[in-house]
Amino acid sequence: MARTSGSIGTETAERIRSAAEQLFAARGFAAVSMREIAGEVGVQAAALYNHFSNKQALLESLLVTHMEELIAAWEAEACAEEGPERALERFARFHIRYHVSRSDAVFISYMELRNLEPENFRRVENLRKTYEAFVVGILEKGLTCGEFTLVDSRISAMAIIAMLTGVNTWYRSQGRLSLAEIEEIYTSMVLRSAGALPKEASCLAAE
Amino acid sequence: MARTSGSIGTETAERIRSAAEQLFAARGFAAVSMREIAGEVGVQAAALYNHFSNKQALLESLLVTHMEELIAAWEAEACAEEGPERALERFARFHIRYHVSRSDAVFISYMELRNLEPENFRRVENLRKTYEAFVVGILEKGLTCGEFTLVDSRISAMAIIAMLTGVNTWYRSQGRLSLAEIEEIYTSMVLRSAGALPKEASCLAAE
DNA sequence: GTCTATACTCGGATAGAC
DNA sequence: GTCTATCCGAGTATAGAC
Repeated sequence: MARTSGSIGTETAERIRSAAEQLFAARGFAAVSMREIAGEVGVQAAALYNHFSNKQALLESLLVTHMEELIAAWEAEACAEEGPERALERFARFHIRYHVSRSDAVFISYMELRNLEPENFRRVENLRKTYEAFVVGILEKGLTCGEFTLVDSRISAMAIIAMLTGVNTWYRSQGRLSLAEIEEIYTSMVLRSAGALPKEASCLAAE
Repeated sequence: MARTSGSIGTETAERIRSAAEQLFAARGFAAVSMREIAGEVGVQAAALYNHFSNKQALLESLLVTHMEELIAAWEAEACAEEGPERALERFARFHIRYHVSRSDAVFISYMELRNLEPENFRRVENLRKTYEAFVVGILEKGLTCGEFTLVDSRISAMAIIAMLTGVNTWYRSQGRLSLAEIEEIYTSMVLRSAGALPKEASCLAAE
């Protein structure tokens, strides 16, 4: 996804990004050295600088790309004609599935925000707000047409996203419950928290 | 609160803990140096080692004490005779208020878990499980007596805690809404997500 | 585009005087 | 209990050969 800050090789750059993503997620940006990343890729530390101008640019690349891909993925999945309740259900399922499948990138995006230099931080924050606005939009539509009962759509959007993202902190694929079951539980909790009619849980069985 | 790992002075130790808490919260455990902490306290770096055996022990002290105090605070606030719905409401309000008031410690407790050595990690994890068990207990009581509608009390407990803790990521005391208003919104969302009867929102106006 | 070699800075932690 | 001085390892990043 470009953003390689002055370089050419896309092949090696991708391997660097992938190694950095894993290492940053496991031990944190500050605790991981360029030497370590290079070692994982199989090159010398100096070679990384052919692909990313410095460690900060590497982090920025990971966070920006993650947010751009997340937004693009939802835009591809969203369905404009859908009613708010179905839309919120679709979002909840999407968010859980996407976040669980990209847990390293998600983790970094929450944990390493503070290690971004101001300009990079603003860029990522704007992308995050774009994503949050999707939920706000759904909730407001639901408020207008009376399907939801909410005091404040922005607060509720944050609350719902926090709840859904929380799955990542404990989900393990070997766990007690399948992802489908977890999706089901969270979807019903999200819909109820938004004040959607509980009886509408019938349509949950659709997907 | 003890845990000073071989030292005496409680006065200086507390100032070290306080400085470390602020710095770790602002920039992360790995990115903060012992010299920096010492500078904030107004002593030389070597003096820190009279109070904490090393940097790891300092982090452990912060996380363990935070969890112990959190648990003690809830135990002091919980009310055994209360019904599940009122208990869940009380918990939601408590959790938000406590977490907002101790945001640095809360932030560190989530962000720096991975920087704990295995034994310290286990100790903190056990305390965290103890806290989560409070919510599981409330939910199960509510399930038994039919006040709540849930598929899985453990998952729902995690979801509720994640939602509530999320307040810390965006709350600012100068913000658009007062803490009381935020508390109100979250309480109603939590109760609804647990399947409590929406009409019972009447009792929310009590506090 | 990658290598080796290195400049330069800063980290945690300890020794021993006071 | 705090200080000064210091050890030693590790960090990012660059220079220049190939």
